[in-house]
Amino acid sequence: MHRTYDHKSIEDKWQKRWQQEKLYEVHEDTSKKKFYCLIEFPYPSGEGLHVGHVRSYTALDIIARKRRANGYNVLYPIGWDAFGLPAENYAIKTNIHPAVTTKKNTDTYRRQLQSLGFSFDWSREINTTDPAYYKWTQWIFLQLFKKGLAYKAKTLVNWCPSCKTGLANEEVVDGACERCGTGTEKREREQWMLAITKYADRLYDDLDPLDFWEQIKTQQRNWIGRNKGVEIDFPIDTNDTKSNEKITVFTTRPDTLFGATYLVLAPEHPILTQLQNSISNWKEVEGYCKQARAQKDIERTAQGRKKTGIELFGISAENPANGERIPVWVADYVLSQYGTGAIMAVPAHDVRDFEFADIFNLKKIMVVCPHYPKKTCPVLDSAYTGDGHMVASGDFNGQTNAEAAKNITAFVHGRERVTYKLRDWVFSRQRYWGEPIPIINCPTCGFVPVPEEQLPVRLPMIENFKTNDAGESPLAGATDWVNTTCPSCEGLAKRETDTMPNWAGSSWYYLRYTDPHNSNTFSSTEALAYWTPVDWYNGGMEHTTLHLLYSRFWHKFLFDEKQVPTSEPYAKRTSQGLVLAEGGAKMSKSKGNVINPDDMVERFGADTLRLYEMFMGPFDQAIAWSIDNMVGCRRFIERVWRLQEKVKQDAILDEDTSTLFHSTIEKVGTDIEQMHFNTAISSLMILTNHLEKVSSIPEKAYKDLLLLLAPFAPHITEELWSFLNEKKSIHTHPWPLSDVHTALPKTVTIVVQINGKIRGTLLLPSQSAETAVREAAEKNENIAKNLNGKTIKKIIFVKEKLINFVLL
RNA sequence: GGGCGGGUGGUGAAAUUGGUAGACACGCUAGCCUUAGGAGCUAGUGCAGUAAUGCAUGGGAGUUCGAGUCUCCCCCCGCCCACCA
Repeated sequence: MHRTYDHKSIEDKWQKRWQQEKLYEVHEDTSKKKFYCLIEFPYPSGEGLHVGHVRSYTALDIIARKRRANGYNVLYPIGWDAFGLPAENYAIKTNIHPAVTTKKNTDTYRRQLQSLGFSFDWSREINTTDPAYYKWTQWIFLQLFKKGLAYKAKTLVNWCPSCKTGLANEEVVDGACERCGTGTEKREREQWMLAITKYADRLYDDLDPLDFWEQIKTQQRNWIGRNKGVEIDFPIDTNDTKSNEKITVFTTRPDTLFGATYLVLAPEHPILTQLQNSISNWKEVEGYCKQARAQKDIERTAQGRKKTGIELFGISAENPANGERIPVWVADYVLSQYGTGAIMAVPAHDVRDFEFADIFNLKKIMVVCPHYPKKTCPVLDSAYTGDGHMVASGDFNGQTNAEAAKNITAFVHGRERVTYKLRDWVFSRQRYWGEPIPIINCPTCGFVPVPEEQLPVRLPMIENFKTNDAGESPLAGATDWVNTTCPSCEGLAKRETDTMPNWAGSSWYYLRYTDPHNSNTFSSTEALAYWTPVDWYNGGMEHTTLHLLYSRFWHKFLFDEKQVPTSEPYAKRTSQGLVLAEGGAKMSKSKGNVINPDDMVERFGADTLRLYEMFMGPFDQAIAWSIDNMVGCRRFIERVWRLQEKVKQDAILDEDTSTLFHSTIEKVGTDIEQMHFNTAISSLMILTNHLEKVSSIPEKAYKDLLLLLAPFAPHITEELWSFLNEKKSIHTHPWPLSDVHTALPKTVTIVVQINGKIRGTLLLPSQSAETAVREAAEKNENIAKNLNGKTIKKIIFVKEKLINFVLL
């Protein structure tokens, strides 16, 4: 009977068998309730699988396995998000084609993932670089183009001088390129854009009913940055004549209008050139604007940077509230992309304006007074941004600032407006390793979509992967490919050489999983109707504002096009915490502190690694790696292994053990659903510790233990299961049932307190009434001693918990 | 500056509605066993104290019979965003 636990042979054996038996393949089955759980498919980097991947994938693997045991038809798919910069940068260095690198890396990842025993349906494996896949990425782009949601525009884009490519705002971190860390610049370029801002309101409002973790919703809302405010016109006076020009500002504080002592324009504001003849110091102004634009983002937004600006001589604006003439300035602290690119400055009530006014000696007027009632109010030492009552505001004096906001807006004919921080999505990349944008540039017809029957537009094989000096994609060098005929007029034309960003393929991949081999459509109506939406999606917090928002946008578009049956792609979204190196630093190749999952599987086994990653801390928290603690998980499964010697078919469970079993079944089930994996495992350890103390274990009970452990440690439980003459896999067996009554303990410990201090405990039958508990307490020696001669003022009794004697 | 998390033993951490703080695990200590191992078993392990007992959940106040949990003030750490009017 006794066999030693050899993780390597056991894990190899079962992984092969599961594959042969196609244990985890699923098909639509309308007789069963579906459950679609999804992890973010990995980018197959050269470094191989990260232990952070293992944490996320194990968590959903546990949930997938538990839901299968609950009778659900579970889809848990996997694939590769394989377009992207590292493979291309590697190609530039070594001249090895990205397709070759990608093939090699996906093979490594596949082997690694399979060695961990995840219950993926490998028959649905997808790859974003597969033409049969990106055909549909291109197809979706064409639908966006046909609806006017993909357009080409000359915009200031973030430019990385090292990667020689344009970057989305989201790829610029602290003014530097997310990938290589080089400071980015602003460049003007024709770029393909996607009009995500048209969906801003729906992306914002539709979050409410979703089962996303609250922090994820909040982050998306902040990113969309919806803000309600007012547009107000300020007429412009030139020195000579009254012109008809006006400057429109956006403000969220119309109540402070009487305190607006100057206007500020962004250096890019178009009215500057319109008014240049009236601006007497135009040369200096022009110089300032040029300088501001040339600055790198990192310089322009550096923290603690002193504000700069220049006054426009020769023109002034009129405050529409009181008719006063106020100066107009240009300063780079005003952003051209937000609001109207112009602000009314209220130094007394805005921290930035306060700072600016201090530097240039501009007037401050206090109009919202924190104390009431008052006729006047001195300017404070810093900007006052709170609420109060109006002063120095004409007819509006004495009103609360909330009332005044409405009234002043009406008085100056302000227009209510909603603004967003969200910008349209820069969708062009001057890169090779991405999906070609399926557009043909025709000198006579303009931008012509490639006819759908000609999709996919295949990425041609090239030899030089470098962006050329003009900043064009390497595809520009593939002249045979670039030169083509216009589908519309049949004249000579050129293909678009920009490619898509790697967010493209990941914006819809979860749809392809539902029907991955379909060549007529990206997925059949039936498959989509059955599987969508994704029921549970887990991934990194770092993707909350990028990938998650982009894919919600694409999905909503496809919903509007009647291509998908739901308006949201994901019903539930959760996130795992980071896995850090020992000591708490981030894992990185350069620091040499990366833990390779292969080593862990080799030394401890996949089951131990999985358990360890789930046990070591709360799932949503960052966790530092610890080899020492992994040993504890290995010991735990070895103890379960050794318990097999105690299994006797005719053994009978005593009452305590039976109670513990049922409460453990309860706890493990609910803990898994709440992602409290650490406490689920701890309760299994408690059960195991207890079983070590009983003389023999009934086979049925041991099987229940294995069933509870199976989602966490699928291999060892399958092996032990097979020892019990079970022919079918443990992973096809239903989840054990708990009996609520048996789960309730027969006796409970009651705490006895005197004046709130613990003076003893009593072991009493559960459900004992107050009188019985009091009687027992008073018989207790220590309690009696403490109560002796004292008057009881009050008794607090909490059933099943405590009795507290409050003495005078 | 804004948003969101956190702060509990030597360590990772537990703790329904306020009700035995430290479950579970690592480490450590002592003992046992041995085919000497990255093994197993038994007992112990918040701090102080021989003990009774006292003190302990970042700090301070408060509410309560009773606070890790609720309220107020303050300090510190992490992540994300940030001259967004």
